[in-house]
Amino acid sequence: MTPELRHLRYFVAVAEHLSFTVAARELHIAQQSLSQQIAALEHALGARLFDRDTRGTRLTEIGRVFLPEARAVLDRADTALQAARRAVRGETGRLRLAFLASTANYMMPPVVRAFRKRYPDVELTAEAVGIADLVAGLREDRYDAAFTRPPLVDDLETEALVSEPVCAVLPTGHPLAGRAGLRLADLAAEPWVLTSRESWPPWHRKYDDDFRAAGFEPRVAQRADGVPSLLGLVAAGVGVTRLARSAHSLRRTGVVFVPLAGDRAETVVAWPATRDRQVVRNLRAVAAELASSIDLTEAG
Amino acid sequence: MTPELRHLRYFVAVAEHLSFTVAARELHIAQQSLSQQIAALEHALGARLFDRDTRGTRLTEIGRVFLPEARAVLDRADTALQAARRAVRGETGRLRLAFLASTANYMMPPVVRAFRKRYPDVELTAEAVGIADLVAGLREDRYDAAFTRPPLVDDLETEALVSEPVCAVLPTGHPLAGRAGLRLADLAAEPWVLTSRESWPPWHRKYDDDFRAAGFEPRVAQRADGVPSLLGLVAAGVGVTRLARSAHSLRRTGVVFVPLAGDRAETVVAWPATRDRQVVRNLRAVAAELASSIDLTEAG
DNA sequence: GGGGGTCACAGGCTCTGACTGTAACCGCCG
DNA sequence: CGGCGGTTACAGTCAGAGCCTGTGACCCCC
Repeated sequence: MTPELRHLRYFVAVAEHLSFTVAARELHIAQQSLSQQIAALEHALGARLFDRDTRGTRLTEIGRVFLPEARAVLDRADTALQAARRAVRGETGRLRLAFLASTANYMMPPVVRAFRKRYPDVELTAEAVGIADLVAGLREDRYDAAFTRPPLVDDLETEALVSEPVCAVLPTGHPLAGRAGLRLADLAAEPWVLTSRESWPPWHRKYDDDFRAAGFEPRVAQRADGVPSLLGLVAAGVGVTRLARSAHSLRRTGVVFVPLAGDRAETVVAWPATRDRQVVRNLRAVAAELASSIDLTEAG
Repeated sequence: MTPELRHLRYFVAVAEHLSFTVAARELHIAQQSLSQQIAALEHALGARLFDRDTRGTRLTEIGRVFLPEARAVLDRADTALQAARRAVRGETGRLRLAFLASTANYMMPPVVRAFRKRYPDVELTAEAVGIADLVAGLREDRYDAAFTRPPLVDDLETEALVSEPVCAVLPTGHPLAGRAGLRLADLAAEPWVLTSRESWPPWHRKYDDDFRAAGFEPRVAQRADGVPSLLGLVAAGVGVTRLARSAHSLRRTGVVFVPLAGDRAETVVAWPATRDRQVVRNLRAVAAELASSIDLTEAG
């Protein structure tokens, strides 16, 4: 018989109480069973661990040698089980996050701060990336989750976190800049600056649908990728564009944000559909709680 | 079910081979049993440790977290069992030795050296003491074993190691100093120096028997405890005495050792009869081997 | 389509780890 | 000195665990 953890537990209990009867009660087994288990352990070790008689129970010299050893084994086993269980609960391990550049300004700080506070032992990395890198990274297991805007692709799961108004972005002094609100159709005659079609086709398919529904096809004066570039072009008077309201924190001068009626933009958390990881579920919970308690889009 | 070491052993085996079939063969159990045991462990942990299909077996993330932990637990358990087994074999622990002062000069160096070489991890202490301290120390669990001369007392076990001639110790120039050998009766007319009767009554009972058998009662000129004192008094011409031959190494001048016919002194190892300890048995074996391979009494 | 290999399910068997009952021993008290 | 209380160990029993064998499900290859 090779000693098992159970034997060590029984041994330590007897050693601590110096009584089979009391130890058995603590262990919730019959005293006779405990006596047998200790006898088996002694047989396996080839030595008595206790001297016992009707007056009491005492550790032998070998028993005194073995007691700290047994405790150390039990402690180590406990540590191992805890490590596994913490990993199961997503409390340890790593989490590699990507933030779409246009969401990073308002999402990264509060999400990273809140997650680190809640799960201090998870190794978290976060980076702002373009949409193509973001999607490729999720698919190629370089990122575990990402904060981004839909639509994405079918093999990524998403969960909406935040919804915010979409605004027409006009150069300062534009005739429509003073309006409290606009409709997309109001901008039919304007020159437009938009991202390149190749930057993320699913978005452009949606843009096409939106413009069609508004009854016009935008005259694209110039294309540029990245929100800061678009804002710069608008400020320069090259054209108008359409962005989520939170983008207003990326440029302070030369542009005016006017809400577009009925148009809202979502920020979502995305993750690969094929990998179900607790640490990602934990992230989603933290992000959802965050989103429900403060207006993340105002925090940028 | 709380995981046992068996489960960890099974898990590590599968993780190392990435095959239930191969691991089962190594563990000498059926593959189906191994599959069940791993399933039980996964249930206990609440997570899959392996992804497996007909193409092969791979560790999951949780499995990767748990593998080094499981190995550490098994290693710690191994260390604990080894520690216990080494203690059982008397390879660790402590050994407190006493040497009767008159045997220390020739017994202590070789015995201590040999024992430490054979059992480097036993904490050995050794001290030269008088007979009363030696016996009291054995009885009061201050010494584990001792090297001494008989007779002792009934509650101490002894084992003879060495036998050597007993010699008449005469002052240089004594008329009998040139003899090759003497009988005790030859010294009937001499003044004697002996140890005090209280120093160790069992010895003096033996001395009384010896003198009676030789047909005289010694005229004790002076009593002193300790072999060096007796040698000094003999050298001073106060009287003669009788000592084991090995005592000759304790004083170089002023005394002559002449063998006494038919008289021999034993050196024994002694230990308490009530405590049977492997480390003491090991000591006895080392001492007996030493005694059989060299003349310890000449080594002084 | 058949063969080979892997892991999991199903059913069965042996033995273990628990149970209860009680024996053996010791100390204490009347 | 006998009875009582308390402790540990022995004895007999039983449910379930850990192993077994047989085989299913699935995949890959020829």
